[in-house]
Formats: sequence, structure tokens, C-alpha cells
Amino acid sequence: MEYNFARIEKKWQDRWFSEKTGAAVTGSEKPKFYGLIEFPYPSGQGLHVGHARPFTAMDIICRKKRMDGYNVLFPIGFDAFGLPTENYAIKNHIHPSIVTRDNIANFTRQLKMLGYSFDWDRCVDTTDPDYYKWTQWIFLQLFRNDLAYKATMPVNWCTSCKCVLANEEVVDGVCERCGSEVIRREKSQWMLRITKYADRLIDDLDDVDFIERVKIQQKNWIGRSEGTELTFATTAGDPLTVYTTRCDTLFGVTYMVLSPEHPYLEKWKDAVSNWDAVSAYRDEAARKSDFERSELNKDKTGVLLDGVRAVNPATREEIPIYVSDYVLMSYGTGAVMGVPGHDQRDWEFATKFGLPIIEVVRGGDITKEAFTLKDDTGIMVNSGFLNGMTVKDAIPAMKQWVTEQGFGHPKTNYKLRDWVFSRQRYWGEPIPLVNCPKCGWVPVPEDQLPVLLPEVESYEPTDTGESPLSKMTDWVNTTCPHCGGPAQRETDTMPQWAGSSWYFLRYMDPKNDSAIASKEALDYWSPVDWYNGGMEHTTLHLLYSRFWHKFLYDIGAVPTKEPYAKRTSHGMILGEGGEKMSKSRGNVVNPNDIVEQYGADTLRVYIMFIGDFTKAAAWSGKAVAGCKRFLDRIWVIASERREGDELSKANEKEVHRAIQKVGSDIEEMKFNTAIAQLMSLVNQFYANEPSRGDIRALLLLLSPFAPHIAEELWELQGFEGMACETAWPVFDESKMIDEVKTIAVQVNGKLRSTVAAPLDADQQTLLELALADRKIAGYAEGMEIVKTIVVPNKLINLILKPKK
RNA sequence: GCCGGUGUGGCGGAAUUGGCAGACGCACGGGACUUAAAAUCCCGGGUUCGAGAGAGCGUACGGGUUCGACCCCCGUCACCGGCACCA
Repeated sequence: MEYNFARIEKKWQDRWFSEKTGAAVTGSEKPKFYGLIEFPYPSGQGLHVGHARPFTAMDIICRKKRMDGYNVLFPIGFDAFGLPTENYAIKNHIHPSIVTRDNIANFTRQLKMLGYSFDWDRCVDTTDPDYYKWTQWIFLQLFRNDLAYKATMPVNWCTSCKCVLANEEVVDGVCERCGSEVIRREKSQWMLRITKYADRLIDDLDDVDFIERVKIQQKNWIGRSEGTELTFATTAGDPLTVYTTRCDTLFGVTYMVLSPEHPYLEKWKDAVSNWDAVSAYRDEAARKSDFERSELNKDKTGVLLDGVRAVNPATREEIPIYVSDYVLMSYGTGAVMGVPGHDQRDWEFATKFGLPIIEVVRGGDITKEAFTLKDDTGIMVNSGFLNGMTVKDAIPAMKQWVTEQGFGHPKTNYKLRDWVFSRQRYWGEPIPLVNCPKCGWVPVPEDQLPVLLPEVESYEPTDTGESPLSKMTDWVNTTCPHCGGPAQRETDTMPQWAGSSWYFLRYMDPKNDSAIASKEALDYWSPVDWYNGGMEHTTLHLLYSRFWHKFLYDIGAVPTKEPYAKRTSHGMILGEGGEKMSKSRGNVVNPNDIVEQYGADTLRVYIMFIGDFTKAAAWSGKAVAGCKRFLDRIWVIASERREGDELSKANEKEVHRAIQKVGSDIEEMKFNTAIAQLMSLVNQFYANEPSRGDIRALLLLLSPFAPHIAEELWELQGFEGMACETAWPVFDESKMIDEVKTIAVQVNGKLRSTVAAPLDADQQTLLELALADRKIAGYAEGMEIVKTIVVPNKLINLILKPKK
């Protein structure tokens, strides 16, 4: 009989979906396991082989967990709001909701074709009003708790998408999505106060099992730094406050710098004698994008503020104040103290402007570059009461001094900024607020949610930068929920990150119409036990969703502080030549083609065998065929009716080892070596005819990886039920023992021979066996044994030296 | 520049974390079956020298620790990812 994968895969998928073998049961007595993958964006291109890697991995884990007796929640959904769909809709004059519906249908078909054991009854779609009702509800809670606010600020503006971008969406000065230029633009935007959660987002990482590089990347992104705020008196009267992490260098401050956006510039206008030059510099800086301003190795530029001077509180000396765009308004206070001896940027500025450079930490050569080391090697000099101390001691000493003197105080700063939450686009969740001339911003009452996205004629972006919704006057004009007077709806929509910030909660109870999910479901399923996803989401989705979840925890809406107990990450699938897959390179592999040619099981096995799951891996068409060959070999050996329900004597050792190895490899995401182990087992069966019991074990081990062929062979062999619903086999360590061990024999640390020895042979026995070996005897000739090192059951190393 | 990561045959990758480097697969070579080819099955293989038994050299490079190092330590180089005038 032939291995007809197309027929078999269709047959078993129909059966799994009709019998709902992937269904999760809220409240079951079994232990629960919640395995999560990042739900896909349903693009027009359809499923990519890149999706297949993490999806197959988590499917294998979840299938194994079910066999281990867990009540598994393994859900799927679609993150369907967003720009590509909207752009496609505009270009082809099809409504985004229709584009979305078609794309979801296509994705669903493809996901089912790969045999993933999702609980399809829990499928969510972020563009479904029954879903985004709750996205809007969460926004309203944020608003009520003063975590959403409107602010006019310079924002990143994509010139092509005609839309505001979050900092995270700007990559190398261009739009992450379309690659167009991003400029700065003043706009009034809804903001979320993620910065209020900065400390908890860092500190609570200690309580979760995330891979280390995710934790480090999140910490770096949040960028907490412990420093000091210092206040300098000025001749203009206004005290000037700066932030520094090196208050120990205060005696070395020889000038001050303000950012071009610093409010004091306007304030000091009359006191500044060269205002024209200052004003011109400021205007020039304003015209530049953030990217231009921060371009690599740019020469320092700046202008002296002629007429105002600051006073160094430590030395009491007057020092000049400059304006320069190397100081950012958005970090710290927008002003810095210049310490050219011990900060490289200050050193460059001082060198260019001929400012004095004072050494206050000994250890470097400040005529050549700034000496920036902060460790114990530096000793304070030219620094009054700090002289002779190490930098390490000087920092707290200075902190204490400035605090006592009233010049400053300790201060923590963060690189993290608040989250720009508005988008001037159509295809997103409407922000459920009404602007009333009398009452200000008023939330839409919760019983009126969802605020539906209105049907519009044109959803094209406007040149003014207003949302397309602003043209819908019927929809925009409404009454104030508070005073009943005429008012206007907010026309901005939410960013794509909104719907994905809480979707894992909705899976727990997806049809609930009175809450994001029932308390019972939240208590039962929380937290997500294992979340696997891409590293590219570490500082966006993963951080945003942790923020929302902590907020929901604070208002009592969810039972855990953290949403995800464990986070792992997979490597990218690259094209055949090791380059990123892209349409322009023409190296994109379509899963449909692979499934058609080899079947879903082959694709699943190959994508897991391709290499280390955590590292990038290049596609190989030849190697796919090798995996098909592996399944063919299984078909041949397992489709034939076998005798004997026990494991065969010849194979039992290898079977037990495989049960152990495959099981532990799945837990550790070492899928490639798990499959290698299965291949070895099949090779073993080709050498020693397997019993029916041997085949049974093989099929169970195979079933998470290649579930269709495993079920078909399971049925052919006449085993009961379905393999995917059978318990994972148990290994017996005592059956895995070799009675005879091959022992490596080293002479002076070099491998010279191997000998066969009984299990657990002692040193004396091993020594005798080694010396009985012809080659070793040759080496030992005329030598004496100085030392013998034995690693039980592994190795004996003889240290020899010539006899005197 | 800073923070992470990686570097092993012709190729993808293994190595119980200090104990026989190269599992498993791809590609390749040889054999069996076949009129022939494909498919399948069996065998082989790091590299150099050697007819051979065998010996030397081998985990990016240079040192070190150790009876013993792909693994630990110090230094260097290359590539990948993230951040980047964050004071």
C-alpha cells in the first residue's frame, strides 16, 4: 500500500475538526496548560513558511502535553487591523473588512491544512466589533485612571502613510512598514502613560521565565538610570536644572548646554545679546528630523548664549551656557552640565569651542580624549573634598553633599517614552471618546460600546493629517454623554498594537459579552504558561501587553501580575541562499507548494529538523525531500502488520532511549535532535525487525511531529482510539543500560585505543583491560604509570613516564 | 561606540555541559536490484602522509588553566541582531 499523504491528511483533519480533539475545557479537573503563539496578521500573501516554524513548534508541545494528560488551551486568532490591509483596500477599491474576511478565510484554510491542533471554537478577530468592544473598554479604563492623555508634541510622521508612528515603528529614520521618510511634526495625540509602569516592567522580569536576551532587551529599552538632578544658579535669576549620572565630576564642569527646544531660550530672549544667532540655530535644528540630528559622528555644533552665565555650585565659578542639538529635550531636563574631561561628547564640544578641559578623575589622558571609566581605577583630583576618593565612593559622597546643600537630589531617569496611541487612519479601533466644548473629553458610556467603525465612501488618508473619519460629519457630530449638548467624536483610531495587547485573555472566554473574559475563565487559565514568538516583538508587543496586563491587574480585572509565565523565541527562516525571504529576491517558499508536493507532515518534520530552533536557518529544497524519505521509510516499516505487543528484545533499549530523548527534547525545544533520534530508531527497525509493540511506541513518539501519518498507521495497526489521544509512552531506565561499555583509553591525555569493559567496572579492572590492549601495551613498554584517571563507564587515562 | 549572540567536514547541524569531536540529515562515492535509468536497499567517508597496520594535524585566531578543553579564563578577528549624542 502506498503512502498517499493527500488522502490521509484530509481524512484526519476532517476527523480532528469534527471531533474537536483540540478543544480546551474551562474548569476541567486535569492540570491546565496554556500554550500561545503570536497570532498572525492576515496578509494578502497568505501564510508564510516563517509562520510554520513557531506554529509547528507550539503544536508539537501542545500535542505532547495532551498526551501527558493536560487540559490544553492552544488557541488561534487574527490580528487584522492595520495598514497593509487598508492600503490594499485603497488601491483596489475593496472595503478593508472584505479584504480582511477573505484573508482570514485563506489563512484559516492554510492553518487547517497543516494539521495544527488549535481550538478553532475560540478563534478571535481583532476587527470583530464583539472583540474591539473590549479593546475600547480597556482604553476607557486607562482614560479613567489618568493613563491616557492628550498632548501636543513632536511626533514621527510618515510622509507616505500620512500617519503618526510610535518611536518603535521608526527604523533608521524611515517608516518600518513602507520605508518612506519620517519627519517631525507637532500634533495633538492620545498618549498612554507606560512610563508610570517602567519600574514594574523591569523589576517583575525577575519573577518570569523569559529567555535572558528578551529580559536584557526590555531592560535596555526601558533604560533605567540612577543619577542626580543638580541645580545651577544663573545670572538671569532662573535656576538651571540638569540630570547627570556622574555628579562626582561636578568640579570639572566648565560650561552648560541647553537643548534648542529648551523653554529658557524664549524666556531669556531679552537677556541674550546675540539672540539673532541663537534664534537662527534653533530654527535650523527644528527643521531637521530626529534622524538627521542624531546622524553618526556628526560634528558638534552650537551657539554661545551671550549674556547669561551659570554658577558651578562646587567651585562658585561662573561658566558659559551654550545651545547645542547634541542635547535632547526629550531626556532628562533638556540641559546638561559640560564635563569635557570625562564625557566624550562634552570633550568634542569643548575642543571645538576652545573651552577649558579639567581633569577631575586621574587615570586617563584628557589631552587626547575624555576619561570616562567609572570603576575603581580612577581617583578624584582637583575636586575639593572629593580628592583622593575613588569614583565609586565619590558619587554617593557628592550626592549627599548636594542634597544637604540644597543643590540637588538623587533622581531616576528612563529612556522609555510614553506610548503615542493615536493613528490618523481608518482601519483601526475608534477611540471611544467625545469632545464636548463644555465638558472636555468625555468617555462614551460603556453600555454604548462598541463605537462601531462607520462605513465610509473614502478611507484614504487626508493631506491635512486628520483621520479619514473626520470627513464623516454624520458620525463625528454627536451629543455629549455628560451634558447632552452638541459634541464631536474623536476621529483618530488606535494603533495595531491595541488589539494584540490583550488577545490572549480573550481566548480564555472568547464569546463573553459582559466582560473581557469571565472571572472563572481568567482564574482557571491565567497565566499563559508558555508564549513563543519573534524577537522583533520584544520591545513592542511584548512590552505593551505586559503594561496593559499590569494595569488590568491593578484594577482587579485579571488575577496575575504578569501575563506570560514563560517566553521563548525562534529564529527566522531564510531563503535557499541564506538571505531573508522576499518577493524581490524571488526566494519565497510557499507552504502550499510544499504541502502539495510532499504533504503537511513532511513540511512539519522538515521545518523542525532544519536546525537549532532558536537560530536563523536557511531553507533547503533537497533536505525537504530527505524528510519525505524518512516518512516513506516509516510508512514501509509500519504499514505492514507486525507480531508481538511487547517491545522486541532486539529493539527495546533503543525504544526506551527514544522515549526519553524525544520527550525531553520537546520540553527543551530541541526538535531537530528529537527528529534525529526518531530517524535513528527507524534505522534500528530496518536493521532489527520491529514488533507491533515497537511500532506502537514509534507512532506515539512521531504523532506530535507528523500527526497525520501517525494516525493512519495507528489505525492500520489496529490500535485503539487515536494516537493523539493516547498517553505518551513511559520509558524504563533499567532497560536502557548497556551491559558492556566501550571505554576510551587515553595515554597522557591522548586517545590511543578503546576497550570493551563490563558495566561499572572498577579502576583495577579497567587498568588491566587497558594494559591487555595491544596498542596500549606498546605505549606502556618501558614506562611507569604515574597516575590513572577514571571516568566510570567512559574513559581511563594513563599518565606514563619513562622508568628511571 | 554600547548591549546581546554566533563562529565545528563540501552543506544544515550534533556532542549527556570538562571525558572517544562530527550523531542525524543533505550532497557525494561504491555495491545490490534493473536490459537501462529512476526509486529502493546495503556499504563508505574530517584532513594530511602511508600500499597497509598506523601516525600527524584538526571545533575562527593567539595565549592560559587542566591528566584531559568545541566547552572554563585572558586577548584578537569576523559575521548576525538590538540600541545609539539617553548626559
